[in-house]
Amino acid sequence: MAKHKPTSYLILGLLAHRDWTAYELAEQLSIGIDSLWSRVSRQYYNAPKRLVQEGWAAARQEVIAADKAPGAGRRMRTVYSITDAGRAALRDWHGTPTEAPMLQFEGMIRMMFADGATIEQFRDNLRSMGDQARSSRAEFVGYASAILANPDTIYPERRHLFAMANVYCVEHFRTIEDFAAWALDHTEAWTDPMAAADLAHRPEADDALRLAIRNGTRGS
Amino acid sequence: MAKHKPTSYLILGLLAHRDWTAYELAEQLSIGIDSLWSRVSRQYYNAPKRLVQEGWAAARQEVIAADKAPGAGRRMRTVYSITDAGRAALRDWHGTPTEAPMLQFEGMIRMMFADGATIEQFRDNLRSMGDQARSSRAEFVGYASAILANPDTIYPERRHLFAMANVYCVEHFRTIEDFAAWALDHTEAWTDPMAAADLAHRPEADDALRLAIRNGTRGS
DNA sequence: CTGAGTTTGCTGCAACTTTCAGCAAAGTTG
DNA sequence: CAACTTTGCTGAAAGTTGCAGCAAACTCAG
Repeated sequence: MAKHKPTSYLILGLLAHRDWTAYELAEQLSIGIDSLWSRVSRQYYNAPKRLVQEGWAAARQEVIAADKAPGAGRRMRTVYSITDAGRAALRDWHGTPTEAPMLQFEGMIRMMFADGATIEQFRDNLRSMGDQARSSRAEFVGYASAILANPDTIYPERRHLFAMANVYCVEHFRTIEDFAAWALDHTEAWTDPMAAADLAHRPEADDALRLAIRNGTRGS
Repeated sequence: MAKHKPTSYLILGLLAHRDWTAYELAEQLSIGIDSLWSRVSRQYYNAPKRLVQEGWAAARQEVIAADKAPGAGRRMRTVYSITDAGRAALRDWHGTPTEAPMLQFEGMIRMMFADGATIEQFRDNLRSMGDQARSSRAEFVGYASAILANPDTIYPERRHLFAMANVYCVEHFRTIEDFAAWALDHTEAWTDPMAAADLAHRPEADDALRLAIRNGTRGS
């Protein structure tokens, strides 16, 4: 059995609070948390099975809760619960070194390898970068308002921690928006992403580098 | 053959400029670009093979360049070059919709699921978040200085684009540093990440939520 | 000038993850 | 009560990761 990844601990973290069905786990993990640790939903069914193999969780088959059941003989579903070994694993995890955050930013790759793109495509890419970020930011503001308005949200005892993560997510998307706006402005005069032979000496390149150095050393 | 991912186009983007050996590709992709599109080095050997299968690149075996060779009979290596189909694929890519950026931030997950962590572990996590970000930021400032100082860096014709990506990377890591500093400060009075029964109504939770909303709606 | 370590340039393989189609039971709606 | 939607998953193929390992070339001390 290979070393466990954060997905495992994320699920253990949820199970530490209460039992969940596989479907509920898949649902929970694909909203909100998915901005900080995203996996496709298929994985949310694979991962708990590995926890069971490892002895960190137990699975049982159950019919849907009787209080919610209008008829008899409801279909079965899998319910997971954490074991003592699972709780120990979760504690151990907090003692191990953390991986550095990893970003996968296709838009930025497109920008860097804009050979063969038209200037319209180049600008569209920057615009859609900004738009995506704006709507993600709005989503997190929405979560924050909802949690603030209703103190008894789904994980009341983790509210203070989720609130902090929310602060980061808002800033993260804000940074992307600001970059996209700056980049559109900065490249306003360009007629082609790679046009002139002397592009290497475009003043904008040096301006950007100086900005990076200035911002990067500000306050340190 | 499944839909190609950015890794393929990233390699095509490099090949559009000149031929590369598999080893050189692996080297290039693992420095700098790796902050925006990270894959393990093994993948840098798998991916070009798929490009060849697809007809987007051609592979040939070559001995090391004669001008660099002190002796005869040097070992073979694989050299990739782009095909016309590859150039067309690269152009097509710029016309397709871009995926939203994806972040995988283990440190933030640890923060959210801090049940079972001690307050020291909780703070260490925030501190190492900040430290990692600080050193990554310094690395990008170093790149920027190097490119600024030496105008004939490895891709002179893409200098203006790399400079812009550098601006973003610096801001990204800065955002993480700022968050870590804020979070350490914000949680200064805590004695346990989950201690009191009334944590749900900790004033800090509401403060953070209001901050998220204020920051998230600022300027919009 | 030799042999011991280092760098170059990869490959093999097992485990994990993604992609995508699909299916059957329960619930909902016209 | 038939048709559609939602719930609650599974199968299978392909892509990715992580790690070990290997052989040719190079480099440097003795």
